[in-house]
Amino acid sequence: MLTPADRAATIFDVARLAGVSKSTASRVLTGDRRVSADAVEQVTQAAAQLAYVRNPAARAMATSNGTRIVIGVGSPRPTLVVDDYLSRVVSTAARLCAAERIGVAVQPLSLHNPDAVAAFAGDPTAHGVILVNTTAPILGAVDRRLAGRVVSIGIGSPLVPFVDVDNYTSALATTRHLIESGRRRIAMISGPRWMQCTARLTQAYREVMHDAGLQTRVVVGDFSAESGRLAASKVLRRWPDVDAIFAVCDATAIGVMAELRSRQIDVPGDVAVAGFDDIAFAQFSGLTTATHPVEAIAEAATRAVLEASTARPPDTFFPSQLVLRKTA
Amino acid sequence: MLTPADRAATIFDVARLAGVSKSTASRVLTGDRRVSADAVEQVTQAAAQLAYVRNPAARAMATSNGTRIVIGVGSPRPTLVVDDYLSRVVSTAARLCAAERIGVAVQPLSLHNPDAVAAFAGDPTAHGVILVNTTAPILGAVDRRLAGRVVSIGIGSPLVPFVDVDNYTSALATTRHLIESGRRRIAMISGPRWMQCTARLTQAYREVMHDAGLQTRVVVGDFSAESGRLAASKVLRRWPDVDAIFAVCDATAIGVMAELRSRQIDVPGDVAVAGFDDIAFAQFSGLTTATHPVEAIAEAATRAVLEASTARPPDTFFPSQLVLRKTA
DNA sequence: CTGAAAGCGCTTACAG
DNA sequence: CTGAAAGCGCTTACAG
Repeated sequence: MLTPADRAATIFDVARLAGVSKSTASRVLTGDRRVSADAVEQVTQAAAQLAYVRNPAARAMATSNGTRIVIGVGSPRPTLVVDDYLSRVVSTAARLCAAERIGVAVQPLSLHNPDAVAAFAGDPTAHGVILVNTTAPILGAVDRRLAGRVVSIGIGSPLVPFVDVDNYTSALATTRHLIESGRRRIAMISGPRWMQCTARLTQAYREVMHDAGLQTRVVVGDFSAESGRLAASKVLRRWPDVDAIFAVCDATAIGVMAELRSRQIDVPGDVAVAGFDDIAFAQFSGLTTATHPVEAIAEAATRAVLEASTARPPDTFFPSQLVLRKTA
Repeated sequence: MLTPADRAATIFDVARLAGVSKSTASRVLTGDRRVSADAVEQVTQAAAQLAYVRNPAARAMATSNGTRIVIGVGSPRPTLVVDDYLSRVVSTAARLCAAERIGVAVQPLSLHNPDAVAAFAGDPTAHGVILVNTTAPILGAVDRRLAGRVVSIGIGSPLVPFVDVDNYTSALATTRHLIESGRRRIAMISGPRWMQCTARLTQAYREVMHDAGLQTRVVVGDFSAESGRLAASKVLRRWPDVDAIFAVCDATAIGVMAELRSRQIDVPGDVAVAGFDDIAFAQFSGLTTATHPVEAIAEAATRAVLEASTARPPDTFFPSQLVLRKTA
């Protein structure tokens, strides 16, 4: 037994077993190329034999580069509301970080006071940053020392690469589908105005409607089911002849359906309903929607930050597929 | 300016401003009582003035006590399935850890090979451990060096305190409610056999049924909506005269309702349906269920681990309230 | 009650 | 290409 069973192997154990110095072992382990092939061989083998895993706290100390990935969440209120979407992002990141012995923390980011973002840069405990629901002011406050270890789920900037779902295309497809299936008085329930994707989705809807010579009708929601109920009431009051409602989020669409049901309005007979996200319950509600590969997106963002390469990773849009079910 | 704006204050900065040594500053900051009232005063003020936050990586190095809270999840398969429930636990923990600059990681724990649990103890990068969906073998493998910084959501052990929802009581209440509202041929869809809460819930159901002189009918599910569909089919095949189905999870109950609907069986006219969890969509499905304060439970578990007191925190059951809606 | 010093496990200029 | 040494920011016996 080279190391006591109750103590994890350190780089010193690896170096000794490999017959090299700590420095050389470290170089091999960090991927430094100024090492002999022989050293690489020995150290790699020793590390495997001892099931060596780097201690990220020690590494953080040496590099002034922390042990946490901070998920900074743009939020209009100071207290963070963790919704289903964010939960999926966070737990995907936490799952991927486990192997690296790195942790994940979640922090709200005020939309109007981007100081908190600036602070990330000087925070020696942050290994990297994933921005969610971000805005231009927040992006503008990102310190350039964060370059290579910051990524955004949503909009990016010259400094911050992004990964997102291509919901612009799916919004085009959904709106077209509604028109092609005979709907003409189609309302959209959008997300909050401050969210960057709201403009993009509303834009897609407007384009298709204008091309078809149809009138646009937009009501603002907040992605919650409750806001779907409210928005549906508002739509019915303003445009009683509405024959389709496109909500940019399944939860909202489910609220819409609950409201329509309570008024004995038949779906899709009287009013068609479409959502976005394809959450588990969309299937059980027969909801027509479009896919949102949240886990894949979160995984891409996490890997980009974990790898922290100096080369800027490419901006990526994940495709979203229209899923036709019963409601539209 | 005592510290450059671009560098976070260290304990050295605090000590200097307070006019004491690093040692004394550290003692004040760690709550060591062998310090003068004067020192406490000075250091506390200096720390506040500099907005000092401890660097957990450095602390981890010094104490051999990590920077991550590991959420160990009992799992029959090696790849971890992160469901909604687990996501809520993880993101609650990640939110609470942010202030302490600590991160959260998620790791699957094999039910049959508890070595991974034992490894936690020797892992100098784990600040503490939260066990989820745990089993007796896993609990048995918890090293005593983890005492005071391990907690279980679910069953506990002499070494591991627990926090859980009192679903035994709510299962009694749900079953009684079904009987009181005239149902007699009540089936239960339970969770997987290996889950500790399954026995507890089945037990509650059996007790009430026996007391009422009624026959019990149990089918095993896995908490998913899909398993609800399957289980409903099975129930209808084995007991075509069933007049109520109690699923121990809302997602499963929603699957049950989808299956009943597809067979034109009226809910609650022909068959009453009850769930458990009170998830957001339960409300929009009119589902009768019982509350499950997941965030409160996760918060209690996280705080217990974060505080890492040597005194064992009390075992806690959070109450679950019956919520009567339309389906039962 | 207090401070100087050692040490936690790494990385990385520096000198060879 | 390699090793000895310094240093990252803390905590904690140790000696006073």
